[in-house]
Amino acid sequence: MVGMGEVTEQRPGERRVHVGSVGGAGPDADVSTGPRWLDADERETWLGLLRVLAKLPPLLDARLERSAGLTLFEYTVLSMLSEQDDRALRMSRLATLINASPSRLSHAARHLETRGLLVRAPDPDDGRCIRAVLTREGRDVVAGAAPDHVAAVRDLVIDALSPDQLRGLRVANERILGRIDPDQATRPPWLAAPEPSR
Amino acid sequence: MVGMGEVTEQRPGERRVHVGSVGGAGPDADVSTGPRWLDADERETWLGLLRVLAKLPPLLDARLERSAGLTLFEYTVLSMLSEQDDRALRMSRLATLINASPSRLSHAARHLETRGLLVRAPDPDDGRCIRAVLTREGRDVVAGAAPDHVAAVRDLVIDALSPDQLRGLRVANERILGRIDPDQATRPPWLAAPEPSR
DNA sequence: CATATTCAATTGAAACTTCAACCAAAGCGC
DNA sequence: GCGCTTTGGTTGAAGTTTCAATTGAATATG
Repeated sequence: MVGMGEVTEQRPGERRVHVGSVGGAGPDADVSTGPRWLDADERETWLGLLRVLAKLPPLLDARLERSAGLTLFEYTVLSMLSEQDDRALRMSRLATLINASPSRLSHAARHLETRGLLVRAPDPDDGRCIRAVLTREGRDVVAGAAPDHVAAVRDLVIDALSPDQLRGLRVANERILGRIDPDQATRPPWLAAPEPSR
Repeated sequence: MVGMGEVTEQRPGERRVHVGSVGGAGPDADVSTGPRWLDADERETWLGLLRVLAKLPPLLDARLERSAGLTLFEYTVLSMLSEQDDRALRMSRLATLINASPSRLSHAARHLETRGLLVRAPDPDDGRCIRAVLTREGRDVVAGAAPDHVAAVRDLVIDALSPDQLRGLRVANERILGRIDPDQATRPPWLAAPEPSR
């Protein structure tokens, strides 16, 4: 899908352009401004990534919702809190850690708060900040959800790959992240990996 | 994020569970029913994939919207149509090709139709089906959007990887897809790859 | 032939996400 | 202290996506 564009040989009289499809601008492509289209391998790689992007999250979402009544996003919130020593995080920090917009997190937090899974309290150190704190119920819920979720991740991703393939995936993703998120703000410092990329 | 769960050694009196956090399940983990938690490498791999999943589509979306006034999803629809010899596809086929629900495609098609980028007509061969057909304007729009989009994909993904890394990503995604989408329904037959996986 | 089932596609409502506007507390210059 | 800007967070509205229900056509069944 998402044709990476190619131009099929554009014979003199034919004028077939096939936009999304393969061909670029014909034999005279990218003389100066022409973009470099994707070749067949690159295209397949890209389409594969798109397919994973499209299919994986909904699957995990559905499984979580069924087994624990939680969205993948909600689970992520609770899980991230549960990993903190004091089971609390400032909203802004939490948002960056889980790649969420402040707004999205705020809405979700309100929802989770009404369900009693977390509470929000002003931060004593900085009146602007608000600390989200996991409640006991929240801890129990995420603890109950975790095994099944981990099993799903293992089932769909980790165990599908050999150690080499796993490494390949990790390296590729790290390289990509270097492009799309150069400062790696989302990367929690408490796991600053030894730079295995490149 | 999304703690993969681990149980920190649960000493008799302490009862600290640390659901999402890293730690392995302590020495006594998964004796029988216990799930196999992710080790540090697996966890980093998984979190990396999640970060890519969270960041890449919005970036491409934003760039496309700015440069061409199209959503990534809309672009995908138009692009897929443009790759067909007759610039047309049945709605249901189109939906599976681009990993969309029929409903989502239907809403988007209505939108695109009002903008004059495609038209829908009943399929002569099967009265139940409807063919979406790219208009000339639609072709022009997607043709105009393609170069910049391809450049973005190249910039953020393809060119970030060495040939080996590219191959690694492709293989990993294909293996994962084998799990999450066993019958590969989304894979267009006109590109049945020679099974490079495994 | 009548009826039932399945399939293609649409529709409207509910849920979610994004976006822009907003408020309050901090920090800064004076 | 008094303005001004920045930062943290919330809110409501607008736009998307999903979900369940519906329509109509084709196919199967009696």
